[in-house]
Amino acid sequence: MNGSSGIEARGLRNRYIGGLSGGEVGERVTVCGWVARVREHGEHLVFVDVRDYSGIVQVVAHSTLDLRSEYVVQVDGLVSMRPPGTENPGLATGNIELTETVIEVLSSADPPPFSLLDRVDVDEATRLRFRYIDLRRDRMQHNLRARARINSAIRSSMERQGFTEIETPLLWTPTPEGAREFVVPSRLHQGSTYVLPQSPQIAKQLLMVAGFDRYYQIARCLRDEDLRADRQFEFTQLDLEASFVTQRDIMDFISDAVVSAAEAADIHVNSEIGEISWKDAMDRFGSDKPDMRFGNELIDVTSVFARTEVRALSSPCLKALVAPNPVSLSRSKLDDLVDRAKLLGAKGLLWLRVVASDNGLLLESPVSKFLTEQETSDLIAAAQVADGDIILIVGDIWEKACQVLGQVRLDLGKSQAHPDEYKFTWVVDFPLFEGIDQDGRLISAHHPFTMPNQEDFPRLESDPLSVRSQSYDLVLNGWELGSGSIRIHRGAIQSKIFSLLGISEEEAHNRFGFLLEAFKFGAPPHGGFAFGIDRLAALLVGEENIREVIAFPKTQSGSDLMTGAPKEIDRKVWDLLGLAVKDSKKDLS
RNA sequence: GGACCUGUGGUGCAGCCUGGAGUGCACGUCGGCCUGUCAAGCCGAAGGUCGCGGGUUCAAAUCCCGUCAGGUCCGCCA
Repeated sequence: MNGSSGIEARGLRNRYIGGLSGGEVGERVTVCGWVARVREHGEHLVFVDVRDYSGIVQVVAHSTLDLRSEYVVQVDGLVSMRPPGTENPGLATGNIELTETVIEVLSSADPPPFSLLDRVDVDEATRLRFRYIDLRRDRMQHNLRARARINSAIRSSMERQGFTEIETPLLWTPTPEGAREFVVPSRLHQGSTYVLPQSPQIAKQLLMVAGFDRYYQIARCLRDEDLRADRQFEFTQLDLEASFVTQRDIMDFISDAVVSAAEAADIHVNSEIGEISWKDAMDRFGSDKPDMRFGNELIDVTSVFARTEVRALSSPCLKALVAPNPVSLSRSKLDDLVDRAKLLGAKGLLWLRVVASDNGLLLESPVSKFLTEQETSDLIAAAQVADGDIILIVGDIWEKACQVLGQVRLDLGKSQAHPDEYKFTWVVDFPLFEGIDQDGRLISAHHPFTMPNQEDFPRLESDPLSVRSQSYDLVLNGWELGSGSIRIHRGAIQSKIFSLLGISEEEAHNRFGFLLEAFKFGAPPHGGFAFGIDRLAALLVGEENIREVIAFPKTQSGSDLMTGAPKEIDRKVWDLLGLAVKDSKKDLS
């Protein structure tokens, strides 16, 4: 027990650097690590900072030994107090140093392509090309180790709550819908393919039919969709499913897991996680994944302008936002906001500046002269504004108006969210269907196995778009961490949903036949959830990009800059799979 | 599929708008000096396809077009 993490040093060393302390003065120790820095004062005095994962220690040498940055060394030396006045309070081992040292170079090293110091910004493409060097940096060491602790805490939480870890296949069967799947051609069945699972969704439902009661897995999921700051081709989810439970039970299981995960990252969360309905989230925050670390909620002002003469204000729905930081909004910034709103799909955005005058508060705006006195005073009252405030209004159908202004709210307000605050929120009562496609068929909001809300059953035929589902999302600081639902376990309901979705019996059989068949043999009521561990870990370590918590991520165009993947392969491999390449940038021969 | 930003010695940046010799800064690298530094210090040196291709011009890092790469976003992600 002599490392900073309490593990025993063995093999080529008998101490971890981070564990060295004044208590060992007078002992000879052997440590191993990388040369972090050399400070040479002539051949009689050389300071070498040696780094292992646990810390850095100053090694005093007297030789002319050729030591350069990132050389791998074994140092045998005497733990000594530093001479008075030369202690370094910035270093955990700053009151001691290793003297009378014997240094052996285990590996020499070329100068690294970039500085290993966190304070030096390096282009991400360069970091990814030499990822193994980038990973030596404190930031990545900290992030990946925090992620490991998060994983461990999640596993403990699951075990504590009686869940059984079960692995599911990576080579799965195509179920064409939802995310685009990665395809794996079969050699033994030419022309046929496996696909990599976008999630273990169906497999885990089968495990419920199989009677495992509570299943979980830290599962890799793969989706061939375009990448983003919070999306990689492959990502990791905590996936769970449980039988004979309610929505509330699943939410409790997950709450325990994420609160434990946060604690593992030294972040304390109020164990009471807030809850908001999808409708309220849209109405008040203009998002189904609201960032609730700051206020500035949207205000409905439709009724204020119910009889307006102004064309820009005659919309089915008008949402208003009081700008969180009005002083910074110059005329040109306001014009930018109008452009931004249009880019987001709004017809426009109206701004009104509140100014005090002898006659009370007035509104300055391109449309102010068209507003009646009643409208002006009603708007000022509804928005509860004061001198200097700026009111932003978007008019459209309800969902669009909310979404656009919700995005503007984030653009303007995010900077005032406290970076150390962690606001988990449950979003519940999602609609079962998110709309109607061109052919008049309903579109699933979650997936077609989601159980409708019991109270809304009678409206499935008459008013399907108003039907809520037993599904629930977990949101953290404006990021969707994951979602889950109670599943349909009875054939009659499933058939009804399939028919509403316009999925024929034959089509359902082709896609999910094995699942529907399984449900005939005694399916327990069940439900589950999955949340993204990459996203959770990124948020908990304060990163804005999940690549910072992934050891070897892909670029936005799906390349691995270190290995060069994806690469063209030999034609013989295609032949073996019974495939031919139609178009290729290079001749493959 | 689309919009926007970025690309200049090994690293980070300035130069670009308003064309005039690869001009500058910091770090690193290499060499020399240096016995208490810790982002050591001092002196010196090396290091460049200004992403790539084309165009405009007497002249292009700079202006224009195309293209590649990286990033952010829209679409997409049941």
